[in-house]
Amino acid sequence: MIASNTSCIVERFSSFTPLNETETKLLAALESDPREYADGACLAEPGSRANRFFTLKSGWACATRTLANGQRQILDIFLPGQILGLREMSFEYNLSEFRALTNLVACPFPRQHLSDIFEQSPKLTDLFFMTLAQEQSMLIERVVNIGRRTAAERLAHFIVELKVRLNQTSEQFSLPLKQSVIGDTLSLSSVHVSRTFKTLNQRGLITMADGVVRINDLDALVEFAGFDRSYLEGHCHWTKNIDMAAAAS
Amino acid sequence: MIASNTSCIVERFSSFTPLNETETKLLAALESDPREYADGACLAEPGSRANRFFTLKSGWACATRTLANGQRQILDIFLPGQILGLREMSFEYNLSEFRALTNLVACPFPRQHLSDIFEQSPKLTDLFFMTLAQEQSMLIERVVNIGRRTAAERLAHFIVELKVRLNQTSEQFSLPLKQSVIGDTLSLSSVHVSRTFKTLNQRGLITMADGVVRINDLDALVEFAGFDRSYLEGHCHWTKNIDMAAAAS
DNA sequence: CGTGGGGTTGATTCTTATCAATTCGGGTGG
DNA sequence: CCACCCGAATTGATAAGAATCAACCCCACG
Repeated sequence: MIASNTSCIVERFSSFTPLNETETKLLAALESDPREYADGACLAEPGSRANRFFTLKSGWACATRTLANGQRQILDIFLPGQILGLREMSFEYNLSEFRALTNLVACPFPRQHLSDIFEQSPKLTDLFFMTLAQEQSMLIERVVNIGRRTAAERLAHFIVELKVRLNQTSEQFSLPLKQSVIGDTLSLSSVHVSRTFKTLNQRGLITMADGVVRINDLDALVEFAGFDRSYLEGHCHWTKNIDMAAAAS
Repeated sequence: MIASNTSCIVERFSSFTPLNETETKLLAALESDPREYADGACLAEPGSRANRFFTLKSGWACATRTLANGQRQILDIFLPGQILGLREMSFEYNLSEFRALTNLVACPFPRQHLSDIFEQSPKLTDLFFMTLAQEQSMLIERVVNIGRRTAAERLAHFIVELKVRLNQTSEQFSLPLKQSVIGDTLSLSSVHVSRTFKTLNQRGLITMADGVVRINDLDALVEFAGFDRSYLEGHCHWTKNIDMAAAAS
């Protein structure tokens, strides 16, 4: 059976700016076709035509690139409410592969739905622009993370980022990822991820058991990771102008 | 004195889709205020209000992040015709620093100009969306590069990418970057960049002298770097629909 | 001539990958 | 309930890649 029928996307977007009925309907169209995918299932192949995107309703997914020598790099971890493949929109073919990291429910929708939104609602267009910009800043943080931080700092940063993105207020949350997946995200071997968890544990920063991370000392962890949450905080700036323009006309 | 008065942005955008007079004028407004900056000059500080962007008319620039411990990571290398800070648009404050890598000419413009464009031209909005998506795919390629390739592969990939972005058809081009800058881009020490140039040279792939790279065997270099140019090739998909809609109304 | 910045080279150290062996935990089938 | 299997996690030993440190060269520029 298929999970909840509230729209994750509408929920997320309306947290930035109020949406009218038309806008809500346009967005809801993106989530009209919920389907289940099993852990490990592939939602889109690299190189296939980029004419279908997904909204993620529940579960975790990722975008990956696989190199000729078989090495894998995970580019994004997607959480419910996100759109899979937004950046591929401007490309003829998918550059990356989209894969389920847990059992999940996602809604495929054709490119045309996005085109409709761009034609009909400048406000929503802005919000999509913002979404893309936010994704980009996460990517930048990943470049910094992989390029300039040690294994322990990377893992600490990764955990804090997830905690913030999950909107977790309690000091523990479920992390349903294999260590090999975490490794492919942070450019570490799975073996070293294991070691690094141990290190963070020994430093008294986190405890990991049964797929649940417990953050013992958030401030220390944030400090240790060099984490600055501002890169996750997108704004919708010019929407007001557009609203005013619309009201004036 | 200030360089050429043709608009780089108009040129770049019109290579994707034809622009009418209004659109050209809107874009040209972004380049109305050319200014010179010296090599090493800082165009925008991290943490400052993100209300001013730049178009780059000539010279090279970069976006960087500096960590608490002083390490630096270069996030983008900007070439003429690009916009500096597009992704910061959805943020209240700049996340990164923008710095001149050569003497250059750039045109600052206020956020309002972009807002105007978004309000007045869905077609240009699409093109900006595409630009952002293209930047994002370059960033992804950088993640893969830093995360999963050896120093020699990274440098090879970097050089091929620049060659393609510069639209260079000849087998050599000017690379006005210090090795420390290349290192900060590829997450290598400047010392190791030096060594890596030597390695590539010994393999007969490139020759570097006097700030000029000569590519001896492009096919071999592309093969060695694992380079696939498709990530640089953005498309403008739904513009046609919008044109048709506009024509119909 | 000095001086200084960038580039090169060699020696050493550190971090992380790789390989191999072992443990742990969750199914499955007898 | 137990034996078995399998994938994941852990641990240790070793090796490779890149950083760091230090010395030196080269050259442009005063």
